[in-house]
Amino acid sequence: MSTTFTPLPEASTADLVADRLRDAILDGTLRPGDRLVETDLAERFAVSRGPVREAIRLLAPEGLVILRRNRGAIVASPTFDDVLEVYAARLSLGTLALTHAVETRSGESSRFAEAVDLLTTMRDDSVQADPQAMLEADLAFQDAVLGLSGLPRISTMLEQSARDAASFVSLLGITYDSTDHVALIERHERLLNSIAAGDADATVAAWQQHISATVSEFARAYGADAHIHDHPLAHHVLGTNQETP
Amino acid sequence: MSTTFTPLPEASTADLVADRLRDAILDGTLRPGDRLVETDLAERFAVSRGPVREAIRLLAPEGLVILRRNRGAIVASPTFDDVLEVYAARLSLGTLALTHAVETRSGESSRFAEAVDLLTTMRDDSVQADPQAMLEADLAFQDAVLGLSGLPRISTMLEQSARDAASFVSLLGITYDSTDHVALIERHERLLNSIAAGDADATVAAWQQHISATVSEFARAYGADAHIHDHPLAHHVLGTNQETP
DNA sequence: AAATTGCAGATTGTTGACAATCTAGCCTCC
DNA sequence: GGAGGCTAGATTGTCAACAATCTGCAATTT
Repeated sequence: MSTTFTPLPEASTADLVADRLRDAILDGTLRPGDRLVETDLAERFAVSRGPVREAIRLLAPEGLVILRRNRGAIVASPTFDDVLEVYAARLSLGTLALTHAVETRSGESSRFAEAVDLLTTMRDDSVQADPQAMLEADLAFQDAVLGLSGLPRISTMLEQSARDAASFVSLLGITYDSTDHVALIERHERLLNSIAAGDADATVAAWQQHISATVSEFARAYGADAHIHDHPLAHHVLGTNQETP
Repeated sequence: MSTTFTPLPEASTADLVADRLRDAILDGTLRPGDRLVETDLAERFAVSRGPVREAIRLLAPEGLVILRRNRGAIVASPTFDDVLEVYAARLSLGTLALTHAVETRSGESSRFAEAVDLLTTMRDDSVQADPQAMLEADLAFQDAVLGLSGLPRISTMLEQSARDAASFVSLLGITYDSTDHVALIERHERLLNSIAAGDADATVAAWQQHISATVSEFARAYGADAHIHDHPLAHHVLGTNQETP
């Protein structure tokens, strides 16, 4: 395998602790409003408070926890407005990234094959049976596709927004298995095909439709379906591609 | 004054150290590639390594320093591609924010007056004589205007990109006083007026023109003027509003 | 002489202890 | 009876010492 002599992961203790905490927040072990007490966590992970403290401060800019001076950190409680904002940003930056990807013909790169592989993963029955795995595969696919742009800073922003999205799924108590997997995979296929075809307009349209469908899903699960259209941002993220019944 | 009973600043030691370091990087005291040695800095600021370490890690996600595991931190060295990427994101998200601001009639809010004040600051001769002060006033104005959207997350992203822009100015060795202050202030006035008038199209156009002019300025200072149009992103950030001679 | 190995100094990573701050409950005093 | 002050416990903020790692140079080998 070509992965044998790949650069070492080299995660610091703080990184490892941050990973554990992130997982705990994203799988619902830690719930919004829960306190993160440095002493407790240090004892549980069998490390000192230093790395734990660093890990918590690593999660703060990711939006997963809120720091309050001299009062410790709590798990964030995002609102539906946050969802709309993040997806509005995601729509906007994603359109930029995908347009750039198509224009530079990134559809021919080896990284394109990676995205195809990740989509195959999502088709796997055992993955579909596990909401957590499905969520991870979905976001990995989106990161891969958007990463085709070859724009490191914008890709980083988009990966950040993907993490935000992941946190919303669990923090807002949305179960991923309620999603229509077939429709999701179909949207992803459409995205890949239009990139491969070098059709910028179709790619952007596919992306807009994906965002729109995802936000609709959120709105339904969140129970805000009725008055979502009142929100000024809603018309941006839902666009004109709504799957009207 | 309404600012008298505003929440206290409450900056931790780490925050204060981070502020000093940020200033040092932005005013050129620390140059790209310079090492940030925890021991040295701790001694200079007369604190222990803990807060210094935390401060350095605070600057990393801001893009000002690069962390290398077990090898300390160095001041970042952004490339011209970074400039284009950041401004492409800024164009994209700013358009979103401003559209939203106009649609929700934020032009009538008290925060609008704040932006007007900041523009007045920029007209001050003593400010214009100080490149550092001028840069700060410019970015404060832009943050204020974009903050009119009332979208906290997107505003945060835009403030981040403004800090990126500020770091480019100094890290790339661009002197802010070479800018045509009159043209800059005029662009800002156009932006404010179109927001006040509630004209979304004019606002977006003014923003695009501002980004385009700024990037052109960067390109000129950076000496990449000749082949900038070859870059696939350039056509996005420069748009069709170029001030052609 | 070129390449490799081993060492010494410098620097980061981690730890446990101490100081400062906050929270909540009780008490006092009007 | 309620407002304000006080105290105890818990928790975060800071520090200095120790351990692990890296860098550059010199010694060694071929």
